[in-house]
Amino acid sequence: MGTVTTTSKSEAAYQLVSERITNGAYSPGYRLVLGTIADELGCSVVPVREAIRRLEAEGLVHFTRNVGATVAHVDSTLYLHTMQTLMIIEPAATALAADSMDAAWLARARELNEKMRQCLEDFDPVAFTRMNTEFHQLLYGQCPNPHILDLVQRGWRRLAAMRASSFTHIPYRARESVKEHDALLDLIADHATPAQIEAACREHRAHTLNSYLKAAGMEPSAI
Amino acid sequence: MGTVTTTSKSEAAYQLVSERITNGAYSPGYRLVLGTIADELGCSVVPVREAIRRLEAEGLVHFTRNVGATVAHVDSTLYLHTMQTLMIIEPAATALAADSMDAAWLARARELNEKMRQCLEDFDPVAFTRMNTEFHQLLYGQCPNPHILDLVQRGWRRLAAMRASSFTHIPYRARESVKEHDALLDLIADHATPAQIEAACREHRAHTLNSYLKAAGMEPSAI
DNA sequence: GTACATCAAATCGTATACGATCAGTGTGCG
DNA sequence: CGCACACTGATCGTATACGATTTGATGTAC
Repeated sequence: MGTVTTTSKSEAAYQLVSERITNGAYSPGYRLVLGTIADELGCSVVPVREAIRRLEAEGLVHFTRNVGATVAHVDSTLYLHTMQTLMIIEPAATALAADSMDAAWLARARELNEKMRQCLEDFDPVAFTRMNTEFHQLLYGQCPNPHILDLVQRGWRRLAAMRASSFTHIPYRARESVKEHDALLDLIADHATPAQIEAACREHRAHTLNSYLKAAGMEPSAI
Repeated sequence: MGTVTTTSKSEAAYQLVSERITNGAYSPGYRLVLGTIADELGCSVVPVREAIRRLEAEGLVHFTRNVGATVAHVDSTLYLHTMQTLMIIEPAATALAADSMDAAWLARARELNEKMRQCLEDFDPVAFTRMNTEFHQLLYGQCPNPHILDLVQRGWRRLAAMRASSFTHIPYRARESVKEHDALLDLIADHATPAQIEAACREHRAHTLNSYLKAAGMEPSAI
């Protein structure tokens, strides 16, 4: 009501389902029945259908003609593929955003990383994950190329959906992560070239990926 | 009736409009009216609407609520952004596909590139462009990561739509392109590492981009 | 007991209909 | 003469309705 922007029912349906998938209310495999969701939203099936198809395009739901939609299953392969995609795009996006990383930006990034460190002390993994996402958004968020930005955001959304299904809660390398963030910020503070930033960022992501592979008992090259 | 595969009307609408955009029948700015397209297809507006929204998600169509859809305008910025995105993803996809580049593959690639060279002799730019697309598909097509593959294909689709609107028909550096293709194939034949392939591929794309920038009278860094 | 054919319930796909919204146009007032 | 406002036509957004398709269950023959 407070919103001036006229939100269509289709948009509302999209946001509702999207939210429920990313926060885990709908687990992978959950059957998304158009009529049910429509009833819940107090609208007809048409807008819901559109929302589901959009989510399908994003890879969050699996859709079969004349059968229906289910929340996309997450398996190891899918996770690795998403990570691999992000490993390519996110560093590039971050490098492109380098221009807008001024002193004020750096201060915010430092502050956020300190908060993450605090979360470690407090054993608060949920807040840590949230802030980690926020930190990375800060990194690539000013990327001037909207297409690239969009791709990165989609990747993170998918990761969020996977995490919500408690798939990737492996013994997290949170401590190393924070250190690597600091090192990256040091690099930026020293006016590193975009190429250097990109390399460091990719390293960071590769470490995360490798630690997952190791935890899952796979070879580092098993992707 | 003849078709065994049940193609939905929505899919038919998607393919029709998509085709017309990519081959230039619908120029940028062209107004896509649901009812009109629906009549033409002999179906109702609902499937058409879904098709349009899908095209919007791909960036081929611009959509305004309660107003309608138009074929997306292509300007220099959009072109550069798309090129920049492809410059990041396509080389990565190609590197990932390196494993499946065996002798038979190499032979096909060589043959295709020779055909392109022949197109140059014959002054047939349309065929050249088609084969260039095909050549690049051969390069990244066996990328085992479906997400990355999808991103690359979307990029090329958008480029095709732009070309159809006769936007990027700048004096083409076709001759250099063919040479670079050969050099790349030599590299692959010599069992280069994926990293080397990626670098070479990125170089190739950077050259294309720079030649466009130069032709448009922009600085190479103006992206 | 198993395999297959048949049937019914559930769900999707699309047509049609109507209300909502927006761009363009004409009219009245300043 | 120019601007603001109401009106109109076009188009979209969504509800409802019905046919099409699939799935799972039931019953029957072997």
